Amino acid sequence: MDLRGGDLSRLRQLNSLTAIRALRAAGPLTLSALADRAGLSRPSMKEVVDELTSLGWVEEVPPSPGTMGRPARRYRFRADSGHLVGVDIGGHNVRAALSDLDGHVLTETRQPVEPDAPLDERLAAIERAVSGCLAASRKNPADLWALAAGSTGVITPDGRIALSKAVPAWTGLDLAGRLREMFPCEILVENDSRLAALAEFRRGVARDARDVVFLHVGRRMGAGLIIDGKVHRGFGVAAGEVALLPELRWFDAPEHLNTCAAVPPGTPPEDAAGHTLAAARSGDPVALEAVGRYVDDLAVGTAAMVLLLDPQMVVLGGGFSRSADVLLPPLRDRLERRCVRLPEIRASTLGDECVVVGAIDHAVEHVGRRFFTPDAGPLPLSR
Amino acid sequence: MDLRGGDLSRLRQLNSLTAIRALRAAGPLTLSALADRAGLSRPSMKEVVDELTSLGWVEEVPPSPGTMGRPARRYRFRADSGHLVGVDIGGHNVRAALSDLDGHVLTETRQPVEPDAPLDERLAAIERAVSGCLAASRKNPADLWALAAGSTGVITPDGRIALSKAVPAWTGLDLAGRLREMFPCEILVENDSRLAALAEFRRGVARDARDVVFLHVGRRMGAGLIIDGKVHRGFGVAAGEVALLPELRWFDAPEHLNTCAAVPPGTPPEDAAGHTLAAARSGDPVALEAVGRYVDDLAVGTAAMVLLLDPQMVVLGGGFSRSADVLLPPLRDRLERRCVRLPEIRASTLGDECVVVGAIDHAVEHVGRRFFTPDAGPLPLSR
DNA sequence: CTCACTTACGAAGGAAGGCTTCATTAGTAG
DNA sequence: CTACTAATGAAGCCTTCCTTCGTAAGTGAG
Repeated sequence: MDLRGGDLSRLRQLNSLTAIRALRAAGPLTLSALADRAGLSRPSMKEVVDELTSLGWVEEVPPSPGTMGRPARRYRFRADSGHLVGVDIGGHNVRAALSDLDGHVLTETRQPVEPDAPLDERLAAIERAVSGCLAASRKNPADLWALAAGSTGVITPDGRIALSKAVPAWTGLDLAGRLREMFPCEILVENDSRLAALAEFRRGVARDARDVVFLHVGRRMGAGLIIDGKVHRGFGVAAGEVALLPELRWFDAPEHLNTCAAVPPGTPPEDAAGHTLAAARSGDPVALEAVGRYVDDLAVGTAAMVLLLDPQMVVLGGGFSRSADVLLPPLRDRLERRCVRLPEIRASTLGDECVVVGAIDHAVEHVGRRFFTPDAGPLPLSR
Repeated sequence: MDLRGGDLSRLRQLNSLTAIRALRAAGPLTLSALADRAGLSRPSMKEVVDELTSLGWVEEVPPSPGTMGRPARRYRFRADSGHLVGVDIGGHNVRAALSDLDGHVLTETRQPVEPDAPLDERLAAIERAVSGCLAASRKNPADLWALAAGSTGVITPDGRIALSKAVPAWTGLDLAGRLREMFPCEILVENDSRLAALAEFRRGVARDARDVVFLHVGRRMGAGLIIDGKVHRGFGVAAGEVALLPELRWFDAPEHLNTCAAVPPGTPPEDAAGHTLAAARSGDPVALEAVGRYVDDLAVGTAAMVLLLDPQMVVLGGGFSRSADVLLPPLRDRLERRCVRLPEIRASTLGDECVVVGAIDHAVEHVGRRFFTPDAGPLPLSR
């Protein structure tokens, strides 16, 4: 339990934080508007803003003309006083994106990797991807405040890969440690499904929901949970492993799409499901039946989650969510029959960038938490 | 998002709250100890405590003798400045308990009710149970700050019974409204499994866990979730309805115990399961096999919850938890085979009083939230 | 019983942060 | 050019907390 009482300086901290949050939430604001939102008087808010300006957090912008009376000075949060990187370490690609402190993406890069590439080559691809981002925006590693990386598999709280079925060579790697050697900033490592869920919650279709179930449907199945506005990790950081229970029929569900007769012979296995979904969209009855069997299985695990958590929204994401038009109607139908209350069911809109921007959002949250936690050490202030 | 900034008075509020929380957590404390815990100076803490004393929240107790130096004055939270009632509305009994603001139970009563009693009779039993508590402690309804009631079924946020399978006449009742007519205090209504989970989390075997799955095993199956230290209700207040998914095999699970050949003929149906469990404890192979099949089913739904949430602890509660010695070993065995990480699995220790004390804890939390939420109106101060 | 020692109490003075008030200033409108 | 409007910035006040220091109320040794 938090038993810290308050000092005068704590009050100022609180008010500074409030000012920054208001500025981040609503863009450039005048002193009066800011004071109004925060419930402070104008003179007090001025003091706060002056301090924040001298610290480099806040900056004045030109006043908006054309108003009655003396134009008010306007201030904005200096989101560019630091930068963040998000990385998505996938089987075939490493994606990286550079953003400012508000999570606005400035640059994005992609580095292809062979699925069976050795460990060092994969790490080198990460370095190339991130360096590419930095170069494209004319930044250098010292501008980075935090780097968040997403990877499949079970990831320990200290950033090691406990188990990766998709990339076996990855298992046991101290990913956070290796990244820390590459970049001189804070390093965060997190499961990719959870980052995708976070992205949809922060900037995707689930923006207004507090409890979200994110379904990662693709060649592998996964789930990410947002509960009460926070990513749920679980005590052993293993939440969301629904696919491991045979009764929930998730693990083998994609097979229905892979082994469908509608797939032309000779198709590489990673493209088979895509063919089936495309054929189903154009009405092929064989493909439609395969999709039906797939959704039957998908719905069982999903219904379990919905009945257990009663979320506000279910978001369909991952590779197959491109075919949401084919998958959503039957999924809704199956769930309606099984659930007490059918939550909203939507398709992801973020697509392939889901995990990268989720990583960035993760870094944004992390920096936000550290804003005024004095014990955590100073942030790299810009001036 | 909370954008309220702070005034000096807010700081004082914060410090008052801190003082009260410290006193509630650690019993009578001296001024220095209190100041130390809260991070305030002694003179400031004195000011705070003086104010709280004059408001009736805090009271001085005799100093502890035998110490070096001048004896320090000691203060305690006046938990008796208000009272709370918890009610458990079960099929065969209505239980009520009266507690102080810290949730210490002062009196308990029980009123038997026929399972098929008409609605008004059940409501009358509630009134008798609560009045009995009040009378036994020489309190009157005006001393009550809050009454929390637990009932089976799906309960809407405003305290109506949306659906009750156990007590059909209950369905559609505006329980909160009826209780509000009986008692002039705040009324809370909540699902009983959730209250039981809360009780185990606040004062039972799950005290140190932040994420808990509570299994309500008995003639009906239910689940209550504690996630991140809070009861999880779900968007439609329908979380925990695992039994409704056939694939999770919860709904019919108790039948294995009811229809066991080890039950003597002529046993009333509500006692059958008890006989089976007793026979299993004494080694009857037929009963043991029935218990095995029961646990097989129980483990499927439980594994789904564990895999999805990765809780720190699973607590077995409800009527059958009296036979935890028979159920836990096989349950642990089944789960170990299915789960990534086996959480701690324990039996409830609160027994039949689980729901009543959970209701009290619910009321305690509610009052605690309102302590210094000025907008919510004043609390009934004692003097 | 007295004196030294220990520890808490309580009053005084000072610093920090917030609030209100009011004359001043920089725009727009006619 | 003048009237009007709305933000600015300086002055003075109140609340809350901090530090400092002399005083009070116990214990324990001689």
